[in-house]
Amino acid sequence: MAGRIREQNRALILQAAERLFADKGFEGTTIQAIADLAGLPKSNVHYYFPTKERLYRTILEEILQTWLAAFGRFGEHDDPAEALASYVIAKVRLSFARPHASRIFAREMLNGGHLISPFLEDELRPWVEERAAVLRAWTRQGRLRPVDPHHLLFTIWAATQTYADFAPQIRAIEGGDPDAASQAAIARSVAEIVVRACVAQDDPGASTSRRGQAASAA
Amino acid sequence: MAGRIREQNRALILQAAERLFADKGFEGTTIQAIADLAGLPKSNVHYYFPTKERLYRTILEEILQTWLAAFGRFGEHDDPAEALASYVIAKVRLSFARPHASRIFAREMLNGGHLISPFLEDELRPWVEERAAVLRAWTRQGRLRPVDPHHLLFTIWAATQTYADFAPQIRAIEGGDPDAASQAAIARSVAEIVVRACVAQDDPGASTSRRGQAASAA
DNA sequence: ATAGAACCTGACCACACGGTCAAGAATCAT
DNA sequence: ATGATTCTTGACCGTGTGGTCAGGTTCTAT
Repeated sequence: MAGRIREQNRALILQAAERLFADKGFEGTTIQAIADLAGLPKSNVHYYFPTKERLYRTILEEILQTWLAAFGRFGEHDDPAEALASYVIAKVRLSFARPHASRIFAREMLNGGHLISPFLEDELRPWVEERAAVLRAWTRQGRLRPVDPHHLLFTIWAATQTYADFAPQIRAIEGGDPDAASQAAIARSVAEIVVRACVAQDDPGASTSRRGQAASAA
Repeated sequence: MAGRIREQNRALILQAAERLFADKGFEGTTIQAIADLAGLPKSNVHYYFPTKERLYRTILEEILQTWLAAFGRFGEHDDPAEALASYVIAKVRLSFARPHASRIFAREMLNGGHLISPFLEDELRPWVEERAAVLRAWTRQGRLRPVDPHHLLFTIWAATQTYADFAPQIRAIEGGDPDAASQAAIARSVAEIVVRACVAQDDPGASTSRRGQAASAA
């Protein structure tokens, strides 16, 4: 059973640290607090992660991997409405499923993005260029309204992540945290806004009835 | 000329502190760093602002006032497309004009919103309810598609603030910081997305013209 | 059973931080 | 001019932090 204790304690620490880093940021989080939340003495945290920075970077790496996996890879021959809607819905789901991860990512951006700029350059940017090409192709085919692809993607990212990053704002307006049903409704609602914003009304290649399910919201 | 030195040094400190709080957060910013950036000795900072928290709160108060002023107050009898477009454009402008303020606000949200929850409850929420009523009225009049007003507003806020809060992401994708012309284009582009998303097309059922619906930018 | 590896942890350290203070310099009111 | 007020600042302090370490305990392979 080599490494079982190791794995378990590492997981415990990572879990506690992710939450605290998300809640209070890197500087606002103390090793002591992580240790307390994980139910371990402080020295034990240092046994598994020699420095606070190493611990933080470990968490950040994992988050970037998750982000990348959720990007989705819609192509030129997909149906625009369907592809965009499912992308938006996947992103909203991720926001609700891993709010801590989203907020750590957001903090990294606010801090200037120095730690993630390799990720942005090497992973995100190529992905964006590929997707932008798809969007432009759709527009050429008359299936998408002429919209700046970059700004559309920025808007989608922003609109979906806001439910994790700005949760207190949502809570104050909606009067509480959304339950599972509300989360699904939110996903549909945002997807609908995006689709309506840019998918051509008389899309020649797609069945318009498929969009009909994204109906009104309460 | 009583208080001239006072006002000048206070302004110097506030300016330096706003930038550092935006860049590194409350915990990540030291009084020493603020003093250095302001060109004053540390003790002098404490002379004008007894504690770090007081300094921070002073800055936060001002930011909330600015936010509130920029909210805009469109009403039931305004033109939906024009009202929404000009609101979006004003918000994008504010993001570019005061990126530090936007990021401090964003950090406050990420931190759980404890310091601003009175603002959210007493100022933001009533504003949202009024605006939601206007949006619903527009929908009843057939001038707006049926869209959840809350989610529409969340999307607008998120889409506009992302240009300040996630600047490194924009920089990585666009290949640099947007100049004045790009900023205007961004404002128009986002406004267009929003307007298209929710403003009713002239005649439902008839073939819609795919072009020429660009929002009127101020 | 036993050697060795992996794991645990209380005590400790250097240091940077927010904040204090008292003594001096500049400014102001009269 | 002069006393009062405001402003300036270097030296200092208590505290909390990230990180170290040595000595101990538990596990594992043979």
